[in-house]
Amino acid sequence: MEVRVRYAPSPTGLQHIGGVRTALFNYFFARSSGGKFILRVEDTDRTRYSDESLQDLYDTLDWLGIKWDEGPVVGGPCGPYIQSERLGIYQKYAKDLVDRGLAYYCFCTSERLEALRKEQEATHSPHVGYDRHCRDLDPQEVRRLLDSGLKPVIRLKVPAEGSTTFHDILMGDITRENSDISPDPVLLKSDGFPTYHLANVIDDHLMGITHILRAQEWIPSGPLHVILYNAFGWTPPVYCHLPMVMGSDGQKLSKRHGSTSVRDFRAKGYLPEALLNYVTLVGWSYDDKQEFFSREELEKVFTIDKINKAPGVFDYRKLEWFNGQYIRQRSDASLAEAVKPYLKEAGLLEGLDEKTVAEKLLGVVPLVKERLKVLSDVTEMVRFVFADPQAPDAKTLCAKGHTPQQELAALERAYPVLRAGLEGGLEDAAIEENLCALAPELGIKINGVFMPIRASVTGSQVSPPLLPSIRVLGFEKTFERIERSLDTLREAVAAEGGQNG
RNA sequence: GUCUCCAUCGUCUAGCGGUUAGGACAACGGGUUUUCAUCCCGUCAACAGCAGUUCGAUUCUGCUUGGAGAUGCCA
Repeated sequence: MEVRVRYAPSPTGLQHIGGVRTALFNYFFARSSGGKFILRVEDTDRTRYSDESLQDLYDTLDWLGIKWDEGPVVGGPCGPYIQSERLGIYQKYAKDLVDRGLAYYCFCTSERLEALRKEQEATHSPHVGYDRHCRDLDPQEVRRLLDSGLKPVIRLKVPAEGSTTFHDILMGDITRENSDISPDPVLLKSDGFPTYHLANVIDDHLMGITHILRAQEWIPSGPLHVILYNAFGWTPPVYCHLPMVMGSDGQKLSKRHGSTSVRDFRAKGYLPEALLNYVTLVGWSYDDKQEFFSREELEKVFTIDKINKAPGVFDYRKLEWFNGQYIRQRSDASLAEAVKPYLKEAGLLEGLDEKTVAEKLLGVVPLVKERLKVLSDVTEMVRFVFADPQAPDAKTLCAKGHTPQQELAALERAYPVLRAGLEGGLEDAAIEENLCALAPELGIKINGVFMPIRASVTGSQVSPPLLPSIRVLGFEKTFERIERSLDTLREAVAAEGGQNG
């Protein structure tokens, strides 16, 4: 039998790590077993629905390179794949359940339900949830209420006795007493929309879903769904409940732990291959050796039996590490393209023509490739190439343990050497060698020779490699900045001398 | 409160009765280096507890403890 799995998010917010992890596991399972991956939009909550969320769903999967075989946009034999377009189906099945005495109309108002909840809370009642007030309403009374125009919900008649068991590949058999199942959950809301339970069960059956891979938070409703399958006379699919993704405090991952939406990670400059790789590793592993996997690789080697049962903490630092690794794996051209939006956003590319931008970008990438953890880091690292940095003060121009006097002397000496080297067409290594040779002569450390140049050119004591930076910047600007710093140092020395004298 | 699930270094994990309990991230220390990084080397660090099964338990069983999730006209 062909494997058919689905990712069925509700477009009520941005795609987050947990959801994407579920999508990925389903997708990889489908691919590795030669099955179909189906996307279904569960937009039955019209109060929380947003177009933006739906678009974000598509954008996110697209960004990650996840293609669905059936679903919105691409269509398929079991459509429509958007639940709001399937209302008639759910209503028909719900009505059928009522007709067969397995579900019933409930006319309770939200006020009554609210009062009930408060009372149960206040009295610490052992029974929580709906009190089944309408479960045994007289048929004629039901008719009358219906005719009076009231909009009822349809609730499932959960058997009061017995227990229900379902099998989970990972967890084994899970059994719940029927009396412990939420009493008579709503299947069809008063607005005619189905709830998750109804729509989910009907669609999974109608769409021929063979395996349900979903988060463990759904385990408690497993028996409920089985009761529904039985009520319809259908065979439940195979269940596989995925371990949850937690925050550092062990609670379900949420915004207070940091970014959780894929959009955020993307904006900060995480690469899709890094996010995909890391997220797949939360709750799944291949062996004790390999942890770098491309999407294509995972499409081949992913197996359900390697999924872990225990919830996993999402480690932002390890994601960051993965990202750095993947950044270093990218080609310069690819990285230049990836980094471009960040520089543009910072306004650093304004006034430059396409050709210059392309050149600068390609020049800048080797400078930052080994330094980036996230793409957005690039802006501050290479700002000096595109904009004049604030003139560094004397302190910034002095290497650790060196005085302005020493650095003035060093820079006065180093500048002509550097200039001659650059203009004379020497290699970086040769120029560096010449500069290093000045240190013993001046009686300072090598760092003392380079730091004033570095700080002059980049405006900071921390920068990409000096000579390559200078070449990207251009000689003219380099010399201007050094001369400016020479003045700064002279002033500082003079001021100090004046004080001393 | 009730129900369900889970349990190896701080974190992600390997392990499927006999191992010096392995790897990765983080942390710490060192090396390379003109800064910062990268890279390399090393150190620290775990089987929650108690019974039982067994010649032998991290591994199997039970209990305890701890954690999480669910208990909506949200999914």
